[in-house]
Amino acid sequence: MLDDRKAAILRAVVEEYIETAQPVGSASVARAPGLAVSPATVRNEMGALERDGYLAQPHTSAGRIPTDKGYRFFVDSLVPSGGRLDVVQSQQVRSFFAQAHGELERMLSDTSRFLAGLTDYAAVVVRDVDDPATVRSVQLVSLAPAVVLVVVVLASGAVEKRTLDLTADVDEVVVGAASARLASFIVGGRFGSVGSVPPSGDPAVDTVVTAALAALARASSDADHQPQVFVGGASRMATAFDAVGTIRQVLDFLEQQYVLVTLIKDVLDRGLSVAIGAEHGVEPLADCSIVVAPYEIEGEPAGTVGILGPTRMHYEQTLAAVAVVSKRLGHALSKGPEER
Amino acid sequence: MLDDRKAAILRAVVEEYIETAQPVGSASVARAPGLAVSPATVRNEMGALERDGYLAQPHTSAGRIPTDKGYRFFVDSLVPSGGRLDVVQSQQVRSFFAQAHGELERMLSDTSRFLAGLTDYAAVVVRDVDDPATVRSVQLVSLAPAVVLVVVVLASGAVEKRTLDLTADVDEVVVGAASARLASFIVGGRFGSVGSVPPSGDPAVDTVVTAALAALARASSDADHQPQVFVGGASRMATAFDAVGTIRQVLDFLEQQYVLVTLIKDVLDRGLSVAIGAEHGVEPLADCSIVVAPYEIEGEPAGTVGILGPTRMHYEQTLAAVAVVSKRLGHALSKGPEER
DNA sequence: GCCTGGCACTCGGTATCGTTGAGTGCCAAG
DNA sequence: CTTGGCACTCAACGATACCGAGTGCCAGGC
Repeated sequence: MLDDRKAAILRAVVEEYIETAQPVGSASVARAPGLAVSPATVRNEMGALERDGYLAQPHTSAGRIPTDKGYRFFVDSLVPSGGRLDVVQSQQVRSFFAQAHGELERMLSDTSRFLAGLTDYAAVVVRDVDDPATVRSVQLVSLAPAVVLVVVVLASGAVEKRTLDLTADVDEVVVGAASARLASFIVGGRFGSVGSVPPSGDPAVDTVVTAALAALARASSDADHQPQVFVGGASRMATAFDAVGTIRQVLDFLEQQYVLVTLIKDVLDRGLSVAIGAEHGVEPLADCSIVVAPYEIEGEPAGTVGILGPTRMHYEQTLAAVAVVSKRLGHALSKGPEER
Repeated sequence: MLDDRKAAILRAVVEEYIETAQPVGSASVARAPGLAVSPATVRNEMGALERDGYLAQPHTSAGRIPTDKGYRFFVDSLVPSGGRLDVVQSQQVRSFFAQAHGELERMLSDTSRFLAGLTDYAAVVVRDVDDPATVRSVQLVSLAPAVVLVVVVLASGAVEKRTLDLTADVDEVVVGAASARLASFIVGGRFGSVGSVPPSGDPAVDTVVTAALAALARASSDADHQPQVFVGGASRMATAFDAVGTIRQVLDFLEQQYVLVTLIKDVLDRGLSVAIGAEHGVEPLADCSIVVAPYEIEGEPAGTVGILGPTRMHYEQTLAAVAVVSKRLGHALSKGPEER
């Protein structure tokens, strides 16, 4: 598609532009190691690359800037295995996961912050909750005369709770009975497809059980049950762009968790690990690229780790960082959160 | 301290500056209703106000800008009852709380977003967790042969969980026994001062109980047990300031939850509901003011609602909004989250 | 035939320099 | 004490010129 020299030139332009954020001229490209040609030759080639849509020129008397297509070629030509992290970074990763601890949510949140620090872009960690996990425990706890809390523990260690407002006061004994009855029919089943519980004979108990079942059904329905999203280092977007408008748009986007998750899912569904600029049709993110990688707990897909940065991001390092972190995160979560 | 006319002039300057973000000249102040004086008189007064530190002049041939002290006077002279929200806003509040539902955390997070939208500044909702609440339930759930989850339900409806990694596999029966034993000694006590459990005689059970107690102790210690913070509308800071550097600093600050909470606590401890500019010695927030109000659940302090905006913020409306929302939030949470 | 040095040309960025006008401080008269 | 008048200041704005990085093209050379 591109001969070697064109590829090398494109590569040089991309690398320098990522570094300097300035349009790249033929002279500095010609200076690139491995290219033993004159600026004039480079100019010709750059003209061709522009005609083919890999480069663009902000104005006549300026150097070239990579287009999305240019970045795409650059990214695709990186060794698929991904670059390796440099020593400092892999040390950071090691020490973060060595001392990381805490419950799932805490861990994910910490990871998003860590990853943001590692890459210097905004990081996103998503926890999928279309969790078909087995229910390990159901318990009803009465909080007030007519208020009961349903607590469900899933095999993944996730805890879901839902408050139940009953119309009439309920005795603790009844709650206990309902709790036991619920447990005996629900535990071991799948969350998301809670079955039914046959009448026990005691109408008071049955009322509570029914209410709890309804709450659980609601809890596992999509409306209430959105993926959890942890965003770290959003402030870094303020450094990545200099147009306040862009910053605002991007931050805004990061706060719309639903859209954010949709975007990430989209990218993954297309089998990509990087989406560049306009590739992900999200208009306010036209100057952004995202890098994503799913992570697995105990071999099961459990969520996604991602980075949002400017199109001119350090793809090689970012790809490596995201890959490593998603893998390590999966491991860390597989072995029980408290362990190292 | 300030005679009526000076106060009126100061007030006019503050209001106009908040509106326009432009230095205010004597002419437009003189045009203010209620001030039947000429610009020349206003100039004299403004000179005095500047000498007294209420106003500042960016440069000789420009109008005046309020100083922190100026804002402070302005804020303090607002009717302490706080302005009322305008019709549209109070309608928004009503409808938000009418349809708001979900669990505590969800509710707080939604509230922070809502408040941000209402005021158009960044909103912070803090949930205090130095929760001396009574333990309503303790339960151990085994997740894997050597992994047990401790789930604690507090009277507030809060659920705390902690993973336990045991050195050896434990039978489900033992876990059940430990769970029951733990419950019988802990339930009804205060979280944060978990008592001890006398040996049961069964060493296997006791091992698990001890581990669980340790985890609980750790869980209620400060290290692991920080207030939860929900920040909404951070992107709005990008509109409030135009220096990218400032935006970055402020966003950065909003991500440092610990510092953020400390600041808010600080302001409350000083008995303030507003901290203006440099008043809260946080340097990167020199151009910011914060407005805070605690909220109560069932008459007990449960957290804080706050707004972070530019020093030139709409104090009257913001104060009213924060006050109303904190009150309504408390109510909503007192009556059981599912209720309206 | 492709590469390259030379060269004219383009055009954004920066610096210089008036000009403008909003706003001030001061003063003298009401 | 207030106010109109007035000289003064100075940021903001626009015009102008200049600079130089970078280009496209061409003609000569390997």
